[in-house]
Amino acid sequence: MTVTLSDVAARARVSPATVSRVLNGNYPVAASTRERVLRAVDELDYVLNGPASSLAAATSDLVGILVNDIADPFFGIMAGAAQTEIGGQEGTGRAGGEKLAVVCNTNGSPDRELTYLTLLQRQRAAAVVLTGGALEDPAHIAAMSSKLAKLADAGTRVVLCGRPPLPGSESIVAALAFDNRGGGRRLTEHLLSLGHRRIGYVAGPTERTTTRHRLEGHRAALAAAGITEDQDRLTVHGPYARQSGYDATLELLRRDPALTAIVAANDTVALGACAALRDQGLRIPEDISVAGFDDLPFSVDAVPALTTVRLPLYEAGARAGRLAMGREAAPPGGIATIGAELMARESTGRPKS
Amino acid sequence: MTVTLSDVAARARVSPATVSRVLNGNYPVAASTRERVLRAVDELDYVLNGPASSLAAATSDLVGILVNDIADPFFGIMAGAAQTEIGGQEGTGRAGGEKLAVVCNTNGSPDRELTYLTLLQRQRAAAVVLTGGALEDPAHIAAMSSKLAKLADAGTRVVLCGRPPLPGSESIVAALAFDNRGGGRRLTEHLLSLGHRRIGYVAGPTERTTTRHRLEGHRAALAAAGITEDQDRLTVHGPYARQSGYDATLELLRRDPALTAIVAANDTVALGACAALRDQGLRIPEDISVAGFDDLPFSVDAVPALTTVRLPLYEAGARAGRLAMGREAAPPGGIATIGAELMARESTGRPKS
DNA sequence: CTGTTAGCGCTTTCAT
DNA sequence: ATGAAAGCGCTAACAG
Repeated sequence: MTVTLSDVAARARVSPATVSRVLNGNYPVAASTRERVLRAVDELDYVLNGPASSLAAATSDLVGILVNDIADPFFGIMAGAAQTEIGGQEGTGRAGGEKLAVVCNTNGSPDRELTYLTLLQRQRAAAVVLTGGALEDPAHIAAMSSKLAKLADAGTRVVLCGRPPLPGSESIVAALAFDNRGGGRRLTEHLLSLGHRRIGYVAGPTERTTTRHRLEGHRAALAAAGITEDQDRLTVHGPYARQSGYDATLELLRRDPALTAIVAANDTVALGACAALRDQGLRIPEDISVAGFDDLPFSVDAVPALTTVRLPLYEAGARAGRLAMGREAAPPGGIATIGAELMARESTGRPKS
Repeated sequence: MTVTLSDVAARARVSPATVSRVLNGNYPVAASTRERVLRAVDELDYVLNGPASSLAAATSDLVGILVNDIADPFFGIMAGAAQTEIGGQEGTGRAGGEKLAVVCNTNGSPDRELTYLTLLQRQRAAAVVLTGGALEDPAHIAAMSSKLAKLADAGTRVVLCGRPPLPGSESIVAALAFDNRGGGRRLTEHLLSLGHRRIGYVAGPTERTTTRHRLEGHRAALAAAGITEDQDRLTVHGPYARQSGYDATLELLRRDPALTAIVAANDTVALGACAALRDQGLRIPEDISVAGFDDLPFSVDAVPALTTVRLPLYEAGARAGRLAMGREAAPPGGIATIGAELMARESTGRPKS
């Protein structure tokens, strides 16, 4: 029933090998022959059998992009950029040589992360891009390292985007890490320079690299200003979600009603924090300042516009895509740190004297 | 170098056929044998060769989910729900029988939509879920219909989510369509009941079903209230993006400075509209009302909270996932319309007398 | 530049 | 309940 390569070959009066060659375009073929083959392909409406060719060639054109939360633009922007860079090349309707860039949503679950990796390994994926912060649980780190090593051994190119390199895993192509620590530090320095001294911190989930680095930057800035006591009491952890920002803010206010500023783990959490403060009748920034992280598109439209730290998500995703395709040289040592820029806007101001 | 099925068979002292049977769990195998095989699999750290098994079995465990814009939570929420429903089943680390649910970002490009479909067809995908509004260009509709018919013929289950059924394509499993027309109508009725008569409309891109249906609902409500003139002048089209909302709002104000309300194609566009109005020194809703569509998570946190139309994105995505897996019966006629609920909040109010 | 010939690793009748 | 054997449709040497 279904058309195969030899059907095309028969119709074009050539051998199957020749058809394969024109389809893969990786071998010299006479123009007239190629012409004839292409015509036969169109006439027969032939579609290559992916599994068969992957089996024979021992590689596939699948590229996986793993994200922690596909409903979060933080990941959507990176994944979209990577996908455009990987799959958005030409425009031939016939789809030749195209990579199939796909995104897989782990939902922040370490198990699903591993499962997806196995599934991609099973498909003999050409490359894998891991985005976003990693879990710091030792057992999971070990499992990931070994899994990534196996993928690399099997010829899959592994790229990390927005995630620090794993210890021991030297098999990866490259790691693009965001300067979360530096960004966090500059953000809190901004608050300190405005005169704030009692700052609440709504942190992300524990055991995540992103969470830890941002918090470390925050604490470093405080320590440099001689503020060290009570910091654990002024920190509340929670998921990277709006509701978490709302609840944590209420809790922080309960712990210290004299807070003059709240720093959130990311912009989404900051929005929840703002909502909680408004519900408490507090004005931003007159009564209390708020800051986020990431500079997602909606942050500039928040009221008041959110002070935050900009991460070049699109650029990072695109670069990760090129690295995955081997279309760009890996940075020295395989590791690049991507800068984070402070965006001071209206949600932060001087504390009430 | 790489471990194959027969390596496992040898180690477990059974035939390759038996190993295949325990791995696929679709055939009776003695408990003790299965035990032995599984142990060998673990000891050898064996990973099934996907292409090989897909070739032999003529089906793969790949399920594709197509979205127009992966950075937009509208799609992220639906895709995430579908993916969870499809791939998030068990938790066995060994990954048996698991489907690989992946999302593909078309970027709103009809060409890429078709290309992705071809790529999935090539992989012999088990199912395909198409989300979001469709392009209404006749040539593209024809190409899509024929492509989907071919996919269905090849055994791929096709499900539409948030998109009306294509004419002629009866091969699909099911279509879940949002009641964009009804939602649009109720939203404008709400504005009319508040007393608005001069309403600007920032529409989505032309030739998209979503755009057309929402606009039709809007116009229907106006017509029912006897307001018919000038409507084309009070409508501006643009992409589903924040910037488009900003620019279109300025343009509408230019065309009719006496506007008392602006309805946006979706929440993201509405946010852009709000920004433009604020920049013009207009207060919302005292000077002018604004409404969106979709009720994305950030809409309730906007200031003022956005009046909009809620679409049950998560539920729809999850249902599409179940339909794609054949785990839920298709609705009668293969088509289900999903309700849209008006969420009246603070961004709309009575017009200035 | 093109044809021939072996497999790639798995699933699946068909036997037993 | 298990084994033997025949492909699935394609690519990749190797010849020519």
